Amino acid sequence: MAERGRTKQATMRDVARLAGVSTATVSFAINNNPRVSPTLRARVMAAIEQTGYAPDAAARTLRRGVAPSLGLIISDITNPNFATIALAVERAAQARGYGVFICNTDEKLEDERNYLRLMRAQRVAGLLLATSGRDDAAHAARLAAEVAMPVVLIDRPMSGLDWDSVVTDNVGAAHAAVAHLVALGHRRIGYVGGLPHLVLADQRLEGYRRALAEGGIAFDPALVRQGNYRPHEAAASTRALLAGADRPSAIFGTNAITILGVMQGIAELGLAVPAEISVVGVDDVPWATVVRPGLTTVVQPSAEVGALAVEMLLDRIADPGRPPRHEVLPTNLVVRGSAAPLA
Amino acid sequence: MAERGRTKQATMRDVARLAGVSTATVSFAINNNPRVSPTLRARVMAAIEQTGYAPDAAARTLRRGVAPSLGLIISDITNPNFATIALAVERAAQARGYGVFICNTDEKLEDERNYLRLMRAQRVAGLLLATSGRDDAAHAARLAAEVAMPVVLIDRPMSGLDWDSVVTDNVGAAHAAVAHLVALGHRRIGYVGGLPHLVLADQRLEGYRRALAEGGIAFDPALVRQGNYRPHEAAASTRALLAGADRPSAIFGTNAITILGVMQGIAELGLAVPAEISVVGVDDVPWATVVRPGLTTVVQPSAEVGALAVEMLLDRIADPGRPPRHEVLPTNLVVRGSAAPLA
DNA sequence: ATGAAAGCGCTAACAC
DNA sequence: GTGTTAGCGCTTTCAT
Repeated sequence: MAERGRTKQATMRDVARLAGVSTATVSFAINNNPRVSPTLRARVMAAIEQTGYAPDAAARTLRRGVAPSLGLIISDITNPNFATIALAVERAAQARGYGVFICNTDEKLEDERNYLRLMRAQRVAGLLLATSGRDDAAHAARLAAEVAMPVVLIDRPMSGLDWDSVVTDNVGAAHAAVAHLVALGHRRIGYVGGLPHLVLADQRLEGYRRALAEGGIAFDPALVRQGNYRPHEAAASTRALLAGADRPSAIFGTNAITILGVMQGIAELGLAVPAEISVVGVDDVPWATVVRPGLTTVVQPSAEVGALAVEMLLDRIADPGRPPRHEVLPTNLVVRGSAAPLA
Repeated sequence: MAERGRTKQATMRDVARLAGVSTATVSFAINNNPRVSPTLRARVMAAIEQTGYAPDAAARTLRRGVAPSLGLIISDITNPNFATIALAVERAAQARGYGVFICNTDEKLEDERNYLRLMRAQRVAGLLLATSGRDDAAHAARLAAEVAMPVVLIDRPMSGLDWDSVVTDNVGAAHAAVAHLVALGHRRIGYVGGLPHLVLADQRLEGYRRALAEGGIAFDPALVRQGNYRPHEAAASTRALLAGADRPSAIFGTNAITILGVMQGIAELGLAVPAEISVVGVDDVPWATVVRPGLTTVVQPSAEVGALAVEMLLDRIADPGRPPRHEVLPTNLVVRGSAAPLA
């Protein structure tokens, strides 16, 4: 019974013929041009209804030079932070008539470059970009050359590029987490972070150092571990930190992936949280309330990042000359109990 | 310094002019048509390199009638099962030169319908669809009418539609989980499920009943709770199940979202797992190894579902007349300790 | 207030 | 082996 192939679509000419008007009139009617009289418009709309006509996006794109779609370039959609951003992006775009191409670079610069090319070929109206490149002049220059269209940087800032950006307050997030631990009396606080070459990493480390300094605690590089976005590696880092002689009494894990690894590492060692080790994480990890006591985390406003970024991108598309905006959204410390006063 | 607007792209005519050939030759060269000599092809390629030319997808789509892109229609990308599917889909599609439009329906049939329209307008080459509709004739008929292009059903089967499909063995998954509990001596086993109108739900309930029957245990409807895909509701169901007089000694949570709610509900009641209540879940939830003891789950091959679905969709696109394939991928019980022998 | 027609960039049938 | 050209479906200028 079911059709499995492609059904031929009605075109504007079919509609025009049926309504007894020209294709120009159909076009103007569709695009709400006031030049068509209400009577005619009604006739056109009826014909559209009857034929099941839907405008061909390709033809429209060819004519207008730009497609009704946006590109979302991230490293990995299974990262909950990116998934939440993606959901918000897609819903906001959909509401404004745009489709969203999703691109997972897996942190590979070459993949990112390929996607930029692909998005250019697709004539997408604009790009939401969480770049995997390091924050240096060379990468900035290459990006500027390769992007060549409206773009909003999301989640991961690039200091050398004066483009619109929407990021969370990374310094503030790390500061809040670590200050919380310091206030509880902790003085040796381990830091388990993600990819060290991202600005984001510098910023979170900066927040960590600042909170330590405010507590009169000397920075000890031996307590800092950074690595890739794999729980396994974060677990290994955690075990290493906790195996040392002068082991930390608390650990800060700087994102959803690393905090997962941190908790796994602690579980493997059989240590009790928070009795033997206090923990603070980042991100609204779904399982925060499943572990007992609940995981204290600094929550990023991922959905807001996505929604705001779409707004800003559409503004940029509408007016390429407007001055760039840089939005830094605040984070929120949610205290649940995985960090306790130092005994 | 940075360009914020759109840079004009080189067209095929620019390339042709520079190479001193016709646009036809450029086109044939690009599409690897053997009629262009190696020498000429090299000249064309050089010109392409020099101009930075990239084919305009819109023009190509208009001409060919179909875009180099696929639509992925799911309910919610933040569901880890869908996120993993989406990642695999996107990577597989990208490798074959296709972009992927991501569509989150939030389980709303109207949104699903709008997306079908949008995908049709975009002239996507095909669709990967996890429909939110119930498995009845009315929905099947409507889908058949609205889709009108190559499609592969993923994750959620529809019995009335003889389309290609890739799903996991839902009966087997539930059976494995519950049989595991029965083997441990449990006889009152709670069932906390998701959306009851999906075939998927029927199948998992079927697996549950079958495992009970094999253990000689009567089915008790009072032990079955189904609801939406929200952890909060699953937590409430769990508390209700455990508040009853003849409370279950074990609970089966049928997906990543509900098992999260189940664990939250248990945490709220302060019950010890598995000493006071045994638990088995579904899906490769990242936090399975964080809770102690680890969460025993039936793991779905989500990435395989996504990758295989892309393969099948491209096969379908290449040959619309081929007989439909129905793939049911096996699941895998991973025993970690959240289910223990009944004391 | 409406229609005719050019042209967006590409493909492929046809001509040489 | 290579060039010429019509036309995919739409938007929009220009003419009426």
